[in-house]
Amino acid sequence: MQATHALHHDIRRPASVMPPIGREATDGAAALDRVGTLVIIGREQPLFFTGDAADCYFKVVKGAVRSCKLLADGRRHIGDFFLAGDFIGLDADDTYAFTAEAVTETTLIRYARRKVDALAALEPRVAKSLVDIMREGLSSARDRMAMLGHMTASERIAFFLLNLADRSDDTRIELPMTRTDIGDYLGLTMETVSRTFSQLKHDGVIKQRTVHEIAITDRAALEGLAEAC
Amino acid sequence: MQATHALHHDIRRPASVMPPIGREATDGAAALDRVGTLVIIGREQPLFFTGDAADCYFKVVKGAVRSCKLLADGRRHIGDFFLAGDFIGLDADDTYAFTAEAVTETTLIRYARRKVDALAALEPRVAKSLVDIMREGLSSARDRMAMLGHMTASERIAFFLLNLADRSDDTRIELPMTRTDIGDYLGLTMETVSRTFSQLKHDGVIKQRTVHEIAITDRAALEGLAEAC
DNA sequence: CGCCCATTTGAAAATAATCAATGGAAGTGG
DNA sequence: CCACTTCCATTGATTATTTTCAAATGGGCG
Repeated sequence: MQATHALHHDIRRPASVMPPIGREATDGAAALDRVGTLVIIGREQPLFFTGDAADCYFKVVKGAVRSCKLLADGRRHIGDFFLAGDFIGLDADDTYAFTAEAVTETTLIRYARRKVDALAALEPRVAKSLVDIMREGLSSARDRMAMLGHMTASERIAFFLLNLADRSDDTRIELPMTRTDIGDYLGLTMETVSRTFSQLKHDGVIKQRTVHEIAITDRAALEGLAEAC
Repeated sequence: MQATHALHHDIRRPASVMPPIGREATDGAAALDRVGTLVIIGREQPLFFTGDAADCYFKVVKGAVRSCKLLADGRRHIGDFFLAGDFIGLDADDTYAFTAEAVTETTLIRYARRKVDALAALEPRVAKSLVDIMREGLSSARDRMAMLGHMTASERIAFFLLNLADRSDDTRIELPMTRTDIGDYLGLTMETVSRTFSQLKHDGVIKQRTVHEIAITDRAALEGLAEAC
Protein backbone atom coordinates (compact mmCIF):
# COMPACT_ATOMS: atom_id res chain seq x y z
CA MET A 1 0.00 0.00 0.00
CA GLN A 2 2.63 2.52 0.71
CA ALA A 3 4.41 3.51 -2.39
CA THR A 4 7.62 5.12 -1.54
CA HIS A 5 9.90 4.29 1.26
CA ALA A 6 10.61 7.11 3.47
CA LEU A 7 14.16 6.86 4.39
CA HIS A 8 16.13 6.64 1.27
CA HIS A 9 15.38 8.68 -1.78
CA ASP A 10 15.16 12.38 -1.82
CA ILE A 11 11.96 13.17 -3.60
CA ARG A 12 11.26 16.25 -1.65
CA ARG A 13 9.34 18.42 -3.98
CA PRO A 14 7.86 21.13 -1.82
CA ALA A 15 4.17 20.48 -1.53
CA SER A 16 2.43 23.10 -3.57
CA VAL A 17 -0.91 22.62 -1.97
CA MET A 18 -2.65 25.52 -3.62
CA PRO A 19 -3.31 25.23 -7.32
CA PRO A 20 -0.41 26.96 -9.03
CA ILE A 21 -2.58 29.62 -10.61
CA GLY A 22 -0.96 31.51 -13.42
CA ARG A 23 1.77 28.91 -13.64
CA GLU A 24 1.79 26.21 -16.19
CA ALA A 25 1.86 22.69 -14.80
CA THR A 26 5.31 22.05 -16.17
CA ASP A 27 5.75 18.66 -14.61
CA GLY A 28 3.77 15.72 -13.41
CA ALA A 29 4.05 16.63 -9.78
CA ALA A 30 2.57 20.05 -10.27
CA ALA A 31 -0.29 18.63 -12.30
CA LEU A 32 -0.88 16.16 -9.51
CA ASP A 33 -1.02 18.74 -6.79
CA ARG A 34 -3.85 20.51 -8.51
CA VAL A 35 -6.19 17.61 -7.81
CA GLY A 36 -5.28 17.26 -4.12
CA THR A 37 -6.90 18.47 -0.91
CA LEU A 38 -5.33 19.13 2.48
CA VAL A 39 -5.82 16.78 5.43
CA ILE A 40 -4.56 16.90 9.02
CA ILE A 41 -4.63 13.86 11.27
CA GLY A 42 -3.73 13.68 14.94
CA ARG A 43 -1.01 11.75 16.71
CA GLU A 44 -1.50 7.97 16.65
CA GLN A 45 -4.59 8.35 14.47
CA PRO A 46 -5.13 6.00 11.54
CA LEU A 47 -5.07 7.26 7.99
CA PHE A 48 -6.59 4.06 6.67
CA PHE A 49 -6.74 0.39 7.57
CA THR A 50 -5.68 -2.82 5.89
CA GLY A 51 -8.45 -3.85 3.55
CA ASP A 52 -9.98 -0.41 3.10
CA ALA A 53 -10.87 0.48 -0.45
CA ALA A 54 -7.80 2.21 -1.84
CA ASP A 55 -9.55 5.37 -3.03
CA CYS A 56 -6.82 7.83 -2.31
CA TYR A 57 -3.15 8.57 -2.61
CA PHE A 58 -1.47 10.79 -0.05
CA LYS A 59 1.60 12.94 0.16
CA VAL A 60 3.07 13.91 3.50
CA VAL A 61 3.54 17.66 3.88
CA LYS A 62 4.60 17.77 7.52
CA GLY A 63 4.86 15.18 10.27
CA ALA A 64 5.37 11.43 9.98
CA VAL A 65 3.29 8.40 9.09
CA ARG A 66 4.09 4.74 9.62
CA SER A 67 2.68 1.79 7.73
CA CYS A 68 2.01 -1.25 9.88
CA LYS A 69 1.09 -4.82 9.39
CA LEU A 70 0.04 -6.97 12.32
CA LEU A 71 1.53 -10.42 11.93
CA ALA A 72 -0.38 -13.55 12.82
CA ASP A 73 1.53 -14.11 16.03
CA GLY A 74 0.91 -10.61 17.30
CA ARG A 75 4.21 -9.12 16.22
CA ARG A 76 4.00 -5.86 14.36
CA HIS A 77 5.96 -5.00 11.24
CA ILE A 78 6.49 -1.42 10.19
CA GLY A 79 6.87 -1.29 6.44
CA ASP A 80 7.92 2.31 6.14
CA PHE A 81 8.11 5.67 7.74
CA PHE A 82 6.78 8.43 5.51
CA LEU A 83 8.20 11.87 6.06
CA ALA A 84 7.61 15.19 4.32
CA GLY A 85 7.56 14.67 0.56
CA ASP A 86 6.82 10.95 0.60
CA PHE A 87 3.89 9.44 -1.23
CA ILE A 88 1.59 6.89 0.37
CA GLY A 89 -0.66 4.41 -1.38
CA LEU A 90 0.67 4.51 -4.93
CA ASP A 91 1.28 0.81 -4.89
CA ALA A 92 -2.15 -0.20 -3.63
CA ASP A 93 -4.25 -2.48 -5.73
CA ASP A 94 -7.98 -2.32 -4.96
CA THR A 95 -7.49 -2.22 -1.22
CA TYR A 96 -4.71 -1.07 1.06
CA ALA A 97 -2.46 -3.90 2.17
CA PHE A 98 -1.21 -2.04 5.21
CA THR A 99 -2.61 0.18 7.91
CA ALA A 100 -1.23 3.72 7.93
CA GLU A 101 -1.04 5.70 11.15
CA ALA A 102 0.25 9.14 12.04
CA VAL A 103 3.28 8.99 14.32
CA THR A 104 2.82 12.63 15.26
CA GLU A 105 0.24 15.16 14.12
CA THR A 106 0.61 15.08 10.38
CA THR A 107 -0.43 17.23 7.45
CA LEU A 108 -1.02 15.49 4.13
CA ILE A 109 -2.38 16.11 0.67
CA ARG A 110 -5.03 13.64 -0.30
CA TYR A 111 -5.49 12.83 -3.97
CA ALA A 112 -8.58 11.08 -5.27
CA ARG A 113 -7.10 8.07 -6.94
CA ARG A 114 -9.70 8.18 -9.69
CA LYS A 115 -8.58 11.65 -10.67
CA VAL A 116 -4.89 10.80 -10.56
CA ASP A 117 -5.32 7.68 -12.65
CA ALA A 118 -7.40 9.62 -15.17
CA LEU A 119 -4.71 12.27 -15.29
CA ALA A 120 -2.06 9.62 -15.75
CA ALA A 121 -3.99 8.06 -18.60
CA LEU A 122 -4.18 11.41 -20.38
CA GLU A 123 -0.80 12.79 -19.50
CA PRO A 124 2.15 10.48 -20.02
CA ARG A 125 4.18 12.96 -18.04
CA VAL A 126 2.14 12.23 -14.94
CA ALA A 127 2.37 8.51 -15.52
CA LYS A 128 6.14 8.84 -15.87
CA SER A 129 6.26 10.69 -12.60
CA LEU A 130 4.26 7.96 -10.88
CA VAL A 131 6.55 5.32 -12.32
CA ASP A 132 9.61 7.24 -11.16
CA ILE A 133 8.25 7.44 -7.65
CA MET A 134 7.56 3.72 -7.59
CA ARG A 135 11.00 3.06 -9.02
CA GLU A 136 12.50 4.92 -6.12
CA GLY A 137 10.34 3.02 -3.72
CA LEU A 138 11.38 -0.30 -5.18
CA SER A 139 15.02 0.67 -5.09
CA SER A 140 14.92 1.60 -1.45
CA ALA A 141 12.82 -1.46 -0.62
CA ARG A 142 15.61 -3.56 -2.07
CA ASP A 143 18.26 -1.76 -0.07
CA ARG A 144 16.27 -2.37 3.03
CA MET A 145 15.86 -6.02 2.19
CA ALA A 146 19.61 -6.45 1.87
CA MET A 147 19.92 -4.76 5.20
CA LEU A 148 17.32 -6.85 6.99
CA GLY A 149 18.77 -9.98 5.52
CA HIS A 150 22.39 -9.49 6.34
CA MET A 151 23.08 -6.69 8.77
CA THR A 152 23.81 -6.75 12.48
CA ALA A 153 21.95 -4.56 14.94
CA SER A 154 24.55 -1.76 14.87
CA GLU A 155 24.64 -1.82 11.10
CA ARG A 156 20.87 -1.51 10.90
CA ILE A 157 20.79 1.41 13.31
CA ALA A 158 23.60 3.11 11.39
CA PHE A 159 21.70 2.63 8.14
CA PHE A 160 18.56 4.04 9.72
CA LEU A 161 20.27 7.09 11.18
CA LEU A 162 22.18 7.89 8.01
CA ASN A 163 19.01 7.74 5.96
CA LEU A 164 17.31 10.11 8.35
CA ALA A 165 20.37 12.34 8.38
CA ASP A 166 20.27 12.59 4.59
CA ARG A 167 16.82 14.06 4.89
CA SER A 168 17.76 16.52 7.57
CA ASP A 169 19.27 19.94 7.00
CA ASP A 170 21.70 19.80 9.88
CA THR A 171 23.36 17.16 12.06
CA ARG A 172 20.40 17.03 14.39
CA ILE A 173 18.01 14.21 13.68
CA GLU A 174 14.46 14.09 14.89
CA LEU A 175 13.12 10.69 15.83
CA PRO A 176 9.38 11.18 16.13
CA MET A 177 8.83 7.44 16.51
CA THR A 178 9.32 5.28 19.59
CA ARG A 179 12.11 2.72 20.10
CA THR A 180 9.52 0.02 19.54
CA ASP A 181 8.60 1.61 16.19
CA ILE A 182 12.25 1.64 15.19
CA GLY A 183 12.61 -1.97 16.25
CA ASP A 184 9.56 -3.06 14.30
CA TYR A 185 10.97 -1.23 11.30
CA LEU A 186 14.48 -2.67 11.52
CA GLY A 187 13.57 -6.16 12.65
CA LEU A 188 15.01 -5.72 16.14
CA THR A 189 13.51 -5.62 19.59
CA MET A 190 13.01 -2.36 21.42
CA GLU A 191 15.69 -3.44 23.90
CA THR A 192 18.27 -4.08 21.21
CA VAL A 193 17.54 -0.69 19.65
CA SER A 194 18.00 1.00 22.99
CA ARG A 195 21.17 -0.90 23.76
CA THR A 196 22.62 -0.03 20.37
CA PHE A 197 21.88 3.66 20.85
CA SER A 198 23.56 3.49 24.23
CA GLN A 199 26.61 1.85 22.71
CA LEU A 200 26.84 4.49 19.97
CA LYS A 201 26.50 7.19 22.59
CA HIS A 202 29.24 5.57 24.68
CA ASP A 203 31.50 5.36 21.61
CA GLY A 204 30.98 9.05 20.88
CA VAL A 205 29.27 8.42 17.56
CA ILE A 206 26.01 10.14 18.47
CA LYS A 207 24.81 12.52 21.16
CA GLN A 208 21.34 12.50 22.59
CA ARG A 209 19.52 15.71 23.42
CA THR A 210 16.18 14.16 24.19
CA VAL A 211 14.76 10.71 23.52
CA HIS A 212 13.40 12.01 20.25
CA GLU A 213 16.34 14.04 19.07
CA ILE A 214 19.91 12.97 18.48
CA ALA A 215 22.94 14.45 16.76
CA ILE A 216 25.59 12.62 14.78
CA THR A 217 29.02 13.45 16.15
CA ASP A 218 31.05 10.94 14.15
CA ARG A 219 29.51 10.45 10.76
CA ALA A 220 32.48 8.48 9.44
CA ALA A 221 31.98 5.86 12.13
CA LEU A 222 28.34 5.46 11.19
CA GLU A 223 29.25 5.18 7.54
CA GLY A 224 31.80 2.56 8.42
CA LEU A 225 29.10 0.52 10.09
CA ALA A 226 26.63 0.96 7.27
CA GLU A 227 29.09 0.51 4.44
CA ALA A 228 28.09 -3.06 3.82
CA CYS A 229 24.84 -1.80 2.30
CA MET B 1 17.70 -3.29 -11.15
CA GLN B 2 15.40 -6.19 -11.02
CA ALA B 3 11.89 -5.10 -11.31
CA THR B 4 9.65 -7.78 -10.13
CA HIS B 5 10.24 -10.22 -7.42
CA ALA B 6 10.06 -13.75 -8.47
CA LEU B 7 8.48 -15.65 -5.74
CA HIS B 8 5.29 -13.99 -4.92
CA HIS B 9 2.99 -12.60 -7.51
CA ASP B 10 1.65 -14.56 -10.36
CA ILE B 11 2.28 -12.50 -13.41
CA ARG B 12 2.65 -15.44 -15.67
CA ARG B 13 1.50 -14.25 -18.98
CA PRO B 14 2.81 -16.78 -21.45
CA ALA B 15 5.58 -15.21 -23.39
CA SER B 16 4.33 -14.57 -26.88
CA VAL B 17 7.71 -14.23 -28.39
CA MET B 18 6.65 -14.03 -31.98
CA PRO B 19 4.83 -10.92 -33.03
CA PRO B 20 1.15 -11.71 -32.74
CA ILE B 21 0.45 -11.21 -36.41
CA GLY B 22 -3.16 -10.80 -37.29
CA ARG B 23 -4.04 -10.18 -33.70
CA GLU B 24 -4.55 -6.75 -32.33
CA ALA B 25 -2.36 -5.81 -29.42
CA THR B 26 -5.24 -5.72 -27.04
CA ASP B 27 -3.20 -5.19 -23.92
CA GLY B 28 0.02 -3.64 -22.81
CA ALA B 29 1.85 -6.93 -22.47
CA ALA B 30 1.13 -7.95 -26.05
CA ALA B 31 2.22 -4.56 -27.33
CA LEU B 32 5.40 -5.00 -25.35
CA ASP B 33 6.22 -8.39 -26.73
CA ARG B 34 6.25 -7.04 -30.24
CA VAL B 35 9.37 -5.02 -29.55
CA GLY B 36 11.30 -7.86 -27.90
CA THR B 37 13.97 -10.30 -29.13
CA LEU B 38 14.91 -13.72 -27.83
CA VAL B 39 18.09 -14.36 -25.81
CA ILE B 40 19.57 -17.50 -24.31
CA ILE B 41 22.27 -17.39 -21.66
CA GLY B 42 24.15 -20.29 -20.13
CA ARG B 43 24.32 -21.51 -16.56
CA GLU B 44 26.11 -19.11 -14.20
CA GLN B 45 26.52 -16.58 -16.98
CA PRO B 46 25.88 -12.89 -16.29
CA LEU B 47 23.04 -11.05 -17.94
CA PHE B 48 24.42 -7.68 -16.92
CA PHE B 49 26.55 -6.18 -14.18
CA THR B 50 26.03 -3.54 -11.53
CA GLY B 51 26.67 -0.19 -13.12
CA ASP B 52 26.04 -1.23 -16.71
CA ALA B 53 23.94 1.19 -18.71
CA ALA B 54 20.37 0.03 -18.25
CA ASP B 55 19.48 -0.24 -21.92
CA CYS B 56 17.22 -3.25 -21.72
CA TYR B 57 14.37 -4.82 -19.91
CA PHE B 58 14.07 -8.61 -19.84
CA LYS B 59 11.36 -11.15 -19.32
CA VAL B 60 12.20 -14.71 -18.33
CA VAL B 61 10.67 -17.32 -20.62
CA LYS B 62 12.32 -20.42 -19.21
CA GLY B 63 14.96 -21.01 -16.58
CA ALA B 64 15.93 -18.90 -13.60
CA VAL B 65 17.89 -15.70 -12.99
CA ARG B 66 19.17 -14.32 -9.73
CA SER B 67 20.00 -10.72 -8.95
CA CYS B 68 23.03 -10.27 -6.72
CA LYS B 69 24.71 -7.50 -4.87
CA LEU B 70 28.14 -7.96 -3.37
CA LEU B 71 28.26 -6.27 0.02
CA ALA B 72 31.30 -4.36 1.21
CA ASP B 73 32.41 -7.10 3.58
CA GLY B 74 32.26 -9.77 0.92
CA ARG B 75 28.84 -11.16 1.78
CA ARG B 76 26.49 -11.61 -1.13
CA HIS B 77 22.86 -10.63 -1.13
CA ILE B 78 20.41 -12.13 -3.59
CA GLY B 79 17.67 -9.65 -4.24
CA ASP B 80 15.37 -11.87 -6.23
CA PHE B 81 14.98 -15.02 -8.16
CA PHE B 82 13.29 -14.48 -11.49
CA LEU B 83 11.36 -17.39 -12.93
CA ALA B 84 9.30 -17.78 -16.08
CA GLY B 85 7.10 -14.74 -16.54
CA ASP B 86 9.07 -12.37 -14.36
CA PHE B 87 10.37 -9.05 -15.61
CA ILE B 88 13.90 -7.86 -14.94
CA GLY B 89 15.20 -4.32 -15.01
CA LEU B 90 12.00 -2.30 -15.00
CA ASP B 91 13.05 -0.43 -11.93
CA ALA B 92 16.49 0.55 -13.17
CA ASP B 93 17.37 4.18 -13.39
CA ASP B 94 20.25 4.97 -15.78
CA THR B 95 22.31 2.00 -14.72
CA TYR B 96 21.55 -1.38 -13.21
CA ALA B 97 21.95 -1.45 -9.45
CA PHE B 98 22.39 -5.21 -9.32
CA THR B 99 24.17 -7.89 -11.23
CA ALA B 100 21.90 -10.46 -12.88
CA GLU B 101 23.11 -14.00 -13.47
CA ALA B 102 21.50 -17.11 -14.89
CA VAL B 103 21.09 -19.85 -12.30
CA THR B 104 20.55 -22.43 -15.03
CA GLU B 105 20.47 -22.07 -18.79
CA THR B 106 17.83 -19.45 -19.30
CA THR B 107 15.73 -18.12 -22.16
CA LEU B 108 14.65 -14.50 -22.02
CA ILE B 109 13.03 -11.82 -24.12
CA ARG B 110 15.08 -8.68 -24.30
CA TYR B 111 13.31 -5.36 -24.82
CA ALA B 112 15.15 -2.25 -25.86
CA ARG B 113 14.30 0.13 -23.11
CA ARG B 114 14.18 3.06 -25.49
CA LYS B 115 11.41 1.40 -27.44
CA VAL B 116 9.43 0.40 -24.38
CA ASP B 117 9.60 3.86 -22.90
CA ALA B 118 8.55 5.38 -26.20
CA LEU B 119 5.68 2.95 -26.37
CA ALA B 120 4.71 3.80 -22.79
CA ALA B 121 4.72 7.50 -23.59
CA LEU B 122 2.37 6.94 -26.51
CA GLU B 123 0.23 4.20 -25.09
CA PRO B 124 -1.11 4.78 -21.59
CA ARG B 125 -2.09 1.13 -21.60
CA VAL B 126 1.54 0.07 -21.75
CA ALA B 127 2.46 2.52 -19.04
CA LYS B 128 -0.34 1.11 -16.92
CA SER B 129 1.01 -2.35 -17.46
CA LEU B 130 4.49 -1.24 -16.38
CA VAL B 131 3.00 0.34 -13.31
CA ASP B 132 1.10 -2.83 -12.47
CA ILE B 133 4.24 -4.90 -12.72
CA MET B 134 6.11 -2.52 -10.46
CA ARG B 135 3.20 -2.49 -8.05
CA GLU B 136 3.44 -6.24 -7.80
CA GLY B 137 7.17 -6.00 -7.30
CA LEU B 138 6.77 -3.47 -4.55
CA SER B 139 4.11 -5.53 -2.86
CA SER B 140 6.21 -8.66 -2.80
CA ALA B 141 9.27 -6.67 -1.75
CA ARG B 142 7.32 -5.54 1.26
CA ASP B 143 6.23 -9.05 2.12
CA ARG B 144 9.79 -10.14 1.95
CA MET B 145 10.91 -7.29 4.13
CA ALA B 146 8.43 -8.30 6.81
CA MET B 147 9.78 -11.78 6.53
CA LEU B 148 13.44 -10.87 6.71
CA GLY B 149 12.75 -8.56 9.59
CA HIS B 150 10.76 -10.84 11.79
CA MET B 151 10.85 -14.48 10.79
CA THR B 152 12.84 -17.39 12.13
CA ALA B 153 14.78 -19.71 9.88
CA SER B 154 11.96 -22.27 9.57
CA GLU B 155 9.44 -19.55 8.84
CA ARG B 156 11.64 -18.13 6.09
CA ILE B 157 12.11 -21.51 4.47
CA ALA B 158 8.37 -22.16 4.69
CA PHE B 159 7.67 -18.81 3.07
CA PHE B 160 10.17 -19.56 0.35
CA LEU B 161 8.81 -23.02 -0.41
CA LEU B 162 5.19 -21.90 -0.42
CA ASN B 163 5.98 -19.11 -2.83
CA LEU B 164 7.68 -21.55 -5.14
CA ALA B 165 4.82 -24.01 -4.74
CA ASP B 166 2.34 -21.35 -5.79
CA ARG B 167 4.19 -21.09 -9.06
CA SER B 168 4.35 -24.79 -9.62
CA ASP B 169 1.64 -26.91 -11.19
CA ASP B 170 2.00 -29.85 -8.86
CA THR B 171 3.39 -30.55 -5.41
CA ARG B 172 6.88 -31.04 -6.77
CA ILE B 173 9.08 -28.01 -6.47
CA GLU B 174 12.22 -27.45 -8.46
CA LEU B 175 15.04 -25.69 -6.69
CA PRO B 176 17.45 -24.77 -9.45
CA MET B 177 19.54 -22.70 -7.06
CA THR B 178 22.11 -23.89 -4.50
CA ARG B 179 21.65 -23.87 -0.73
CA THR B 180 24.02 -20.91 -0.62
CA ASP B 181 21.80 -19.05 -3.07
CA ILE B 182 18.77 -19.73 -0.90
CA GLY B 183 20.66 -18.58 2.17
CA ASP B 184 21.78 -15.36 0.51
CA TYR B 185 18.19 -14.78 -0.53
CA LEU B 186 16.64 -15.46 2.87
CA GLY B 187 19.34 -13.94 5.03
CA LEU B 188 20.55 -17.27 6.41
CA THR B 189 23.72 -19.28 6.09
CA MET B 190 23.93 -22.29 3.83
CA GLU B 191 24.24 -24.50 6.92
CA THR B 192 21.07 -23.16 8.48
CA VAL B 193 19.19 -23.68 5.22
CA SER B 194 20.41 -27.25 5.02
CA ARG B 195 19.59 -27.97 8.65
CA THR B 196 16.11 -26.54 8.25
CA PHE B 197 15.45 -28.69 5.20
CA SER B 198 16.63 -31.72 7.17
CA GLN B 199 14.31 -30.82 10.03
CA LEU B 200 11.33 -30.43 7.70
CA LYS B 201 12.19 -33.75 6.11
CA HIS B 202 12.42 -35.38 9.52
CA ASP B 203 9.05 -33.89 10.50
CA GLY B 204 7.45 -35.27 7.35
CA VAL B 205 6.63 -31.84 5.96
CA ILE B 206 8.65 -32.24 2.79
CA LYS B 207 10.24 -35.08 0.87
CA GLN B 208 13.41 -34.79 -1.11
CA ARG B 209 13.86 -36.54 -4.42
CA THR B 210 17.13 -34.92 -5.34
CA VAL B 211 18.96 -31.94 -3.94
CA HIS B 212 17.21 -29.79 -6.50
CA GLU B 213 13.74 -31.20 -6.27
CA ILE B 214 11.48 -31.52 -3.27
CA ALA B 215 7.80 -32.28 -2.72
CA ILE B 216 5.54 -30.79 -0.08
CA THR B 217 3.87 -33.59 1.86
CA ASP B 218 2.24 -31.49 4.57
CA ARG B 219 1.23 -28.15 3.18
CA ALA B 220 -0.76 -27.21 6.26
CA ALA B 221 2.35 -27.49 8.41
CA LEU B 222 4.25 -25.17 6.09
CA GLU B 223 1.39 -22.72 6.08
CA GLY B 224 1.35 -22.85 9.85
CA LEU B 225 5.00 -21.86 9.89
CA ALA B 226 4.59 -19.12 7.33
CA GLU B 227 1.30 -17.77 8.65
CA ALA B 228 2.97 -14.89 10.41
CA CYS B 229 3.51 -13.24 7.03
C1' DC C 1 2.98 16.44 42.56
C1' DG C 2 2.29 11.97 41.20
C1' DC C 3 1.13 8.65 37.89
C1' DC C 4 1.94 6.35 33.59
C1' DC C 5 4.41 4.93 29.87
C1' DA C 6 8.58 4.74 27.28
C1' DT C 7 13.27 3.92 27.88
C1' DT C 8 17.20 2.02 29.82
C1' DT C 9 19.81 -1.63 31.88
C1' DG C 10 20.71 -6.38 33.57
C1' DA C 11 20.77 -11.53 33.44
C1' DA C 12 19.35 -15.78 31.31
C1' DA C 13 17.83 -18.35 27.33
C1' DA C 14 17.29 -19.21 22.46
C1' DT C 15 18.61 -18.88 17.81
C1' DA C 16 21.63 -18.73 14.15
C1' DA C 17 26.54 -18.12 12.74
C1' DT C 18 30.94 -19.95 12.61
C1' DC C 19 34.36 -23.45 12.47
C1' DA C 20 35.24 -28.07 11.06
C1' DA C 21 34.76 -32.53 9.06
C1' DT C 22 32.32 -35.94 6.31
C1' DG C 23 29.46 -37.55 2.54
C1' DG C 24 27.83 -37.58 -2.22
C1' DA C 25 26.83 -36.26 -6.82
C1' DA C 26 28.19 -34.25 -11.18
C1' DG C 27 31.56 -33.50 -14.42
C1' DT C 28 36.48 -34.30 -16.37
C1' DG C 29 39.96 -36.68 -18.27
C1' DG C 30 42.40 -40.76 -18.83
C1' DC D 1 33.72 -46.80 -18.69
C1' DC D 2 35.88 -45.85 -14.64
C1' DA D 3 38.54 -43.17 -11.42
C1' DC D 4 39.56 -38.75 -9.97
C1' DT D 5 38.55 -34.23 -8.81
C1' DT D 6 35.77 -30.71 -7.37
C1' DC D 7 31.99 -28.57 -5.63
C1' DC D 8 27.93 -28.75 -2.99
C1' DA D 9 25.28 -30.57 0.78
C1' DT D 10 24.95 -32.44 5.21
C1' DT D 11 25.97 -32.98 10.03
C1' DG D 12 28.35 -31.89 14.43
C1' DA D 13 30.33 -28.81 18.08
C1' DT D 14 31.21 -24.36 19.63
C1' DT D 15 30.65 -19.42 19.77
C1' DA D 16 28.37 -15.00 19.17
C1' DT D 17 24.43 -12.24 18.85
C1' DT D 18 19.97 -11.17 19.80
C1' DT D 19 15.74 -12.19 22.21
C1' DT D 20 13.30 -12.84 26.24
C1' DC D 21 12.20 -12.01 30.88
C1' DA D 22 12.60 -8.79 34.56
C1' DA D 23 13.53 -4.68 37.06
C1' DA D 24 14.64 0.15 37.59
C1' DT D 25 14.90 4.82 35.82
C1' DG D 26 13.11 8.98 33.97
C1' DG D 27 10.31 12.28 31.41
C1' DG D 28 5.87 14.09 30.10
C1' DC D 29 1.19 15.01 31.06
C1' DG D 30 -2.81 15.34 33.74
